Amino acid sequence: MGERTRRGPSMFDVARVAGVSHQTVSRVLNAHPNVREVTRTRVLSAIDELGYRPNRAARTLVTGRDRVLGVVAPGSTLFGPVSLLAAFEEQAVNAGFGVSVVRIRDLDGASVREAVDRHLDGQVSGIVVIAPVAPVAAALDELPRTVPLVTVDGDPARPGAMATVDQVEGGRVATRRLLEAGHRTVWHISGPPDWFDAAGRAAGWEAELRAAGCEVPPVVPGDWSPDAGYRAGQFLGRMPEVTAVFAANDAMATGLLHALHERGRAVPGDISVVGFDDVPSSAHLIPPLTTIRPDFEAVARAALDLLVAGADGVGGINGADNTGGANGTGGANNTGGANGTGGTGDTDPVPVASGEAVAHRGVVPVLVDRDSVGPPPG
Amino acid sequence: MGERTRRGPSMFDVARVAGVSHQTVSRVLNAHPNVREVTRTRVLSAIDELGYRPNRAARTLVTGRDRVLGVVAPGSTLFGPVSLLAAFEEQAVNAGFGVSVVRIRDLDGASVREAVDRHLDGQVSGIVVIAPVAPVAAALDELPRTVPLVTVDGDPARPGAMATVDQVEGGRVATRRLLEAGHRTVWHISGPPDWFDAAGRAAGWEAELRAAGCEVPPVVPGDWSPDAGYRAGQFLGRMPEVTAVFAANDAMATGLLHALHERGRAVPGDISVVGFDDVPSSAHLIPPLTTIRPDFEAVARAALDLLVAGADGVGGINGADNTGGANGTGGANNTGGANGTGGTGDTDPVPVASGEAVAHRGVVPVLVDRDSVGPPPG
DNA sequence: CCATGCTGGCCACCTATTGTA
DNA sequence: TTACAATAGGTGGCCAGCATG
Repeated sequence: MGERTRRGPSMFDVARVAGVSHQTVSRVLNAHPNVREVTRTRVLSAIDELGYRPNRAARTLVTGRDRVLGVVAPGSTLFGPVSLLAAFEEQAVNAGFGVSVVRIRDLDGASVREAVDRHLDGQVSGIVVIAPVAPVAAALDELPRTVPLVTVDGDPARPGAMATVDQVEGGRVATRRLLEAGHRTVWHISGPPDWFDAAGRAAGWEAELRAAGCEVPPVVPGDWSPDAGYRAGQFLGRMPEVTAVFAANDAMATGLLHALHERGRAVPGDISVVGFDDVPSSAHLIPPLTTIRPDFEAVARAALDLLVAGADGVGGINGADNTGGANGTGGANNTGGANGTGGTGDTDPVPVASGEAVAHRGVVPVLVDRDSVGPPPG
Repeated sequence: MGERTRRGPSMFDVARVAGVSHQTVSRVLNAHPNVREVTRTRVLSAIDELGYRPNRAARTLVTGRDRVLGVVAPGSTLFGPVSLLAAFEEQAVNAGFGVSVVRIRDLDGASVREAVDRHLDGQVSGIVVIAPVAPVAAALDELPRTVPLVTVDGDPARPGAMATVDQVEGGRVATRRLLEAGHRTVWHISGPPDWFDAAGRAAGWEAELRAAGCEVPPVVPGDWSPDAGYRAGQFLGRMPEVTAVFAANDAMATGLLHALHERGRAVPGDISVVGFDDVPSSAHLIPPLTTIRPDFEAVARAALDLLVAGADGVGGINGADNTGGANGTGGANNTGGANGTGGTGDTDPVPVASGEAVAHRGVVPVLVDRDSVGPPPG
């Protein structure tokens, strides 16, 4: 059909209107030196007189890179990944990047590879992979490494740039809270064993118990779902020696509370519970749930920082763009400055437990105390 | 800073290996007729011998369109938008499109315009805007309409392509469930008044009450948050005449249950409650919540269909791509066929309440009966 | 050396034209 | 007419070289 190619003005049109050569327009656009202030102004006003917008495809074609960040994320709507994704998308856009997302339903190596390839085809400037399970993380090692790639929620043992919540510390904090309330030990309903998040939280739980010289009960396996928490509660509720439970996420804690309520076990009277995530509804469960709150914004910020700084050895991404023209005098691209367009200003440095060679950033989560923890009965 | 331009093979390389002209390669790639089967095969094998991948930027430059769909979504992590987004992203990728996402934190006209402009700059093939409030929806009317644009969760009164959950019907179903349980009337905790979703659910609630000849109590305003539900519950719980409440989403229902529990009002013994969304935890609230489940996958599918069909009058998006080469014989681009690459096969037609001139698609939600509804006390 | 202009090649692909068997 | 080859111009922007006040 018609396909009226309604192309916008090009550099040449701008040049004509401004009475300069297209060369000069290009120089203005790319903040090259050697442009007189008057000329620059003239060009700039021609630009917005015409409503000129540089053609991204053309630029990408010649530079070989698009100012887009690729994200590979699991298809689920689990609170953690979703929150991370939302935070990252917003911050990336604020830093002047486009964000391209590929969801993978199956968390296996082939899916990840395909997703990453897709992004590579699009000439992205960098890639973030939310890699919560082993197959996903493993697949990353065999990938052609032509652009910076950072992992989120990935394998803590894997080298390479990664940003994550410090799951182990989170597990310790949760467990400690329970022990300090006077419980002799703490039971744990874990996430799926192949998830790093789950393994980390369980490891923290166990470490804290051992440090306190407590017995380490068997792990109750779960899968993040409220149903799993409910099922776990059905038998934990029958065991008199169970007085404290750390659920690896709030969803399972929700199911647990449900089961305990059904069995007539009071929380926190008979059994104390701590969750993980601080989902919005956790403040209004019955009883309001004491839980661990991870700072997803900080993790997203760390991931973006790592990408821009090129922390995985591939070399960083060039700094801010300047299509707007507001920042006239700003000279060359300074690495690390990701606040290109309309950034919200204060990008506080993320509190990190810095590794040395590898650029791992673990954001320490925080305890939110509510009403589901009390002293043991009796 | 070497910037080793590690460019891959181009059409010319493929042509050389296959012993044909780059013209022929192009023809094969674009499924042009007039290519002998042997030649096509030769080209195809040269393609994967070299690991050739067509350069998207170059194609975009010539055609003026990238095979990417732009999404504008609110920055929140509310269950509805998040679920919609996840579903859409997955389906779009399965249909062979890239997905570019821009989150907007402030749901105002300026933010939407900027987001849409961003996408337009990227030469996207189509745009989806999750437009749950008036300013967002309104801003769309003034936009240059060069590519198909569909609205999700937008203004039902606005013309133009839209896919959405049938909120009104959902509100009616929820209310009817309560009335049929024997309640004399139903109270309603609504979402923010400027949200179309909230307005629709409230309208359905009111319509159903009127249809049944019931008194219409004043609306209790909320904001989707559990806190709002809790606050509402604090006074609804003190009013003896309140025996049935329809909360506009499960989060508020959660807070409501909490408040009622605190006040010693039994659910469903004293008060019955129905929510909306069917969030994962609703099955394990205390008591398990009767709620309305919207089919977000269906809405996402409808949105994608509308985009590809060009339902808003701008003309559809060209059909499947064929980089893979698997579908050799498939001839010209047939409009409406969005199942290009590895689609999950059965794209059931979405059940729609078809409007006539305007392409609105309302997906009817369904009741999920659990334990929070019973007959009125006494 | 500074601020520009001009010319031209290049990026990878699309498409149209002409010619050939 | 069919199935190509060869050639060329166009897409918009980048960059290098060289000339000019």
